[in-house]
Amino acid sequence: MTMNAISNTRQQIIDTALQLLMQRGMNGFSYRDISEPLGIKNAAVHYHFPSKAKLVKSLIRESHQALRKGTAEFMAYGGPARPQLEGLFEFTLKQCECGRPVCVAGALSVDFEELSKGTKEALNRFMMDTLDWFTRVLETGREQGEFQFNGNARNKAISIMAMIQGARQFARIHGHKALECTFEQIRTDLGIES
Amino acid sequence: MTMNAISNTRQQIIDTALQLLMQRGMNGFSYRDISEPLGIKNAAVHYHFPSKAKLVKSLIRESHQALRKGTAEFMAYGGPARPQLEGLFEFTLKQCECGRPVCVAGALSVDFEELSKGTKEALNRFMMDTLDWFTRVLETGREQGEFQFNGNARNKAISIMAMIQGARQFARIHGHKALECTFEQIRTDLGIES
DNA sequence: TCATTTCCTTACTTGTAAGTAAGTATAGAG
DNA sequence: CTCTATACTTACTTACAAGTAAGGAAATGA
Repeated sequence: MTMNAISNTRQQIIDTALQLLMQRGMNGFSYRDISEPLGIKNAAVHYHFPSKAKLVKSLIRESHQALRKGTAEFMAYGGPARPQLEGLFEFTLKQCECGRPVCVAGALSVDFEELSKGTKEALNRFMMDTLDWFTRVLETGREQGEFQFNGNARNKAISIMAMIQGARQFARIHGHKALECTFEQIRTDLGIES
Repeated sequence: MTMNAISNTRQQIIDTALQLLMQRGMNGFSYRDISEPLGIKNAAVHYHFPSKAKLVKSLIRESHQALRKGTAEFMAYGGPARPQLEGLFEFTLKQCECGRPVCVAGALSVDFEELSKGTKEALNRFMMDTLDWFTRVLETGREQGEFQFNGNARNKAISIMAMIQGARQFARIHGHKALECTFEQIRTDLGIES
């Protein structure tokens, strides 16, 4: 292979692996599943990511950054809450449609005990970050009168995130209708007429 | 080995495998992980369950039956709704405490595409059954004035089940507080003061 | 008591996953 | 032009997972 300007093999590996992780879980894919479609050899993957553990850790970091950057439009702190909520719904639907039935955290929750301490922490930070953002959205939404709900905003955030997480799993078994039902229910619970 | 009155090896295999499935997912355990702690040989597991696919299918059936029988107290159709809801919460907490962080459906959702058609259907029936029961609980609860919520009872049932499913995953990464927060939120959303 | 069935064991085969060691081609620095 | 780093390949090792074939011991039934 020629050494094309700033080789993108590393990024291609990440993209392919991320897709595989979300579709099949950590123990559901091998280095071969990554290398073959990219037309490279097994050992090339090991060159970039010496062990699978390090690969997975990189995938979490990647997801974390993607959520921060790629979704910056609707994740802006301080803006109106309703479009941010709808942005999250759209983002989730889009993920499912392009073959990412569960999020990284969902995919890894099954294999959680196998992960190293550092990887567990990375996963935890990822979730915490998302949760902090969403708690804010709910808080400002309630203050501005966009949403109505009782109780603690953080609890509500946890429960809604759990709901979406669960709905994605559900959708895989039951079809995407489960996802739409859930979004509809979240809106109803927040006192939004759609 | 002596042929002890109605050998319970088969049941021991199911128990061990179910625990492993819930803790590590379908691709996270091997026949060796089952046989070793039981003090039997690998091939003994194959004697009872010729292939892993058949083993997993049996585990779904087992879970389905366990949910029907073992939880018959609180799953009784027609009784008051509130204790049935609390029964579900207690059952879920107990499962998590005895090392079953996710339910069978949650564990298998990652590996769903690997499953045979028949196994997928079995999993679907299992979920449908649970959902039917829970929809009834919500309906009668609302009729009797025990619960307050807007919208379709089935949608609500789907969304709450998804929430519990997701919360179990969450709890694994975040600790069991996530589970309690979620239960509290469900009560709040149903207009129950705790 | 002899044959059969049940429930296992011993001893294998085959496949694949993770990882490594050593070598090769290319680009760019000096 | 040579040296070095980068980005790979070829060719391997080790380990383990899934599954099978053949055989053996105990209970059961005729």
